[in-house]
Amino acid sequence: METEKPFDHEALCRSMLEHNSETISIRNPEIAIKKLTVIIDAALRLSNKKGFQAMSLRDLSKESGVSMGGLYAYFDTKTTLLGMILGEVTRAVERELSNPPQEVAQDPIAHLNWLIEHHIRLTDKMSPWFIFAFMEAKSFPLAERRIATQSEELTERYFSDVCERAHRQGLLRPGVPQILPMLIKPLIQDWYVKRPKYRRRGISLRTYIVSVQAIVMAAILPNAEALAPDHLEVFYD
Amino acid sequence: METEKPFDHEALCRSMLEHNSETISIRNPEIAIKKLTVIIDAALRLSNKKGFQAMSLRDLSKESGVSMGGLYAYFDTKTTLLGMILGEVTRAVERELSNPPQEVAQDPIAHLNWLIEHHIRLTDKMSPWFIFAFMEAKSFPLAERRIATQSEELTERYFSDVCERAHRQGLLRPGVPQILPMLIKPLIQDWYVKRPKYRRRGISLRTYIVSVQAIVMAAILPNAEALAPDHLEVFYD
DNA sequence: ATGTCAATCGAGCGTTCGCTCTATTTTTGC
DNA sequence: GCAAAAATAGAGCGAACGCTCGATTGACAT
Repeated sequence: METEKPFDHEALCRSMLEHNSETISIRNPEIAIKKLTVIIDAALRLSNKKGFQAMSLRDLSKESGVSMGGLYAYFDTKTTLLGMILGEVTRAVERELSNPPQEVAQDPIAHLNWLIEHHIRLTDKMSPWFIFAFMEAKSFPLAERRIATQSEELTERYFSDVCERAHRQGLLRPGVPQILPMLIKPLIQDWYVKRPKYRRRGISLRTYIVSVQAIVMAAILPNAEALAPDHLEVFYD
Repeated sequence: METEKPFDHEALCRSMLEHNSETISIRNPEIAIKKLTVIIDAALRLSNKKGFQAMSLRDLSKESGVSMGGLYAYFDTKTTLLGMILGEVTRAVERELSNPPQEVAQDPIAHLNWLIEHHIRLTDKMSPWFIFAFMEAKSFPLAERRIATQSEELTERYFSDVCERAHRQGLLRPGVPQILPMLIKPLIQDWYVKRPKYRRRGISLRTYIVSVQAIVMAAILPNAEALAPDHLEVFYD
């Protein structure tokens, strides 16, 4: 049973309310969160279908069932709405990936696999949010784009740090490309960037995670056999 | 010396003129190609900066130096302009990747490495075009989006076919993820999708190609040593 | 019942959009 | 050198945009 309903959109919108309390003019937090959830949900749906710029606020009003004026109780500008969503994405990445369990943090290889798994799972649970952040990044105003870039670099540092540690402990075989940490991100991103394709092919989340881990392990470990393929359906026989 | 000027934009625009002769009302081909080059150049520049939807035709007119009315001698709709660019991208992929040299086509492993190298080089030479096709795909009207999807699937089939052939010839080690051919594309795409990052880090085109090849080879070959790292600067020591 | 204030609505404002169309300039054929 | 044809310009059209604001509703304390 994988995530049935669209993750904790409500929890995310609660956090969103807290971080944007000065631009949101609704006093009652219960009402605010409930309606914010509806609005953001609709915004992500429309935006990921046609693009953020192509989504008019009249579209958003109709899709969410909230009037024009009502929308502006939650943001003062269309750009602000964009920034609010982006902020929640960057916060989620930091929250979920910065604290690995202790037994994992000690072993760089285990840590790397943990990062891969949890990053993919996070983007899966919040896939509309990540699709939005990824696809609309270039239309951000400068300030917001800086935040996006920094978040991107932070994510990459998680990977490069752990690779560096593995290298210092002599766990890497010779011939590992130096840019490997940079190439893990695109492998992870493909799950949500091209999600319909993987759904069409019947690729499960678990299969995807194990496959990415296998590829990365094959690229860095001395013994190719180290990556015990104990889920045989996943691999070429 | 890597590509100085923006590739054969003129040649691409000549092809574009041929394939859209009925919507382009300019008779003189020389004039048409020259001006089309200017227009498409400006369109890619603006569109890749702010997004296609956000680029107004007045923006495009100003950036290209062609008047409003002048623009509409080359397309009848903003959407048509989008489709023209997309068409050129898909044609280029098919033209460049469908005919490997014969000595390469016989060896699946060599063929795979050839595909990786030439795909990356093609997207490098035409990077604004590929950025456009990739980022704006979702805002395409249905018909154009179909074309994009088919082109995407064709590219992937190049990879999966050669992997399948390698597998039948017993060249793959056990434990190669079945979705590996699907994951080669994102590795290749990262070069143009996040090009500024690689430029910032001083990663050369050659380094990038060799690294992707090394990762893929490590994932599929029986002997990890097979991937002779004869360009040592590229790798962890 | 009534007064108060938070919450909601949607018509309307000025602007800009995609696109057209006529007037004008440049090129071409003789 | 001069019509005819091709190429170019940019003001103008209706529609749709982001955004505002006064009117209206609903909830609750007194």
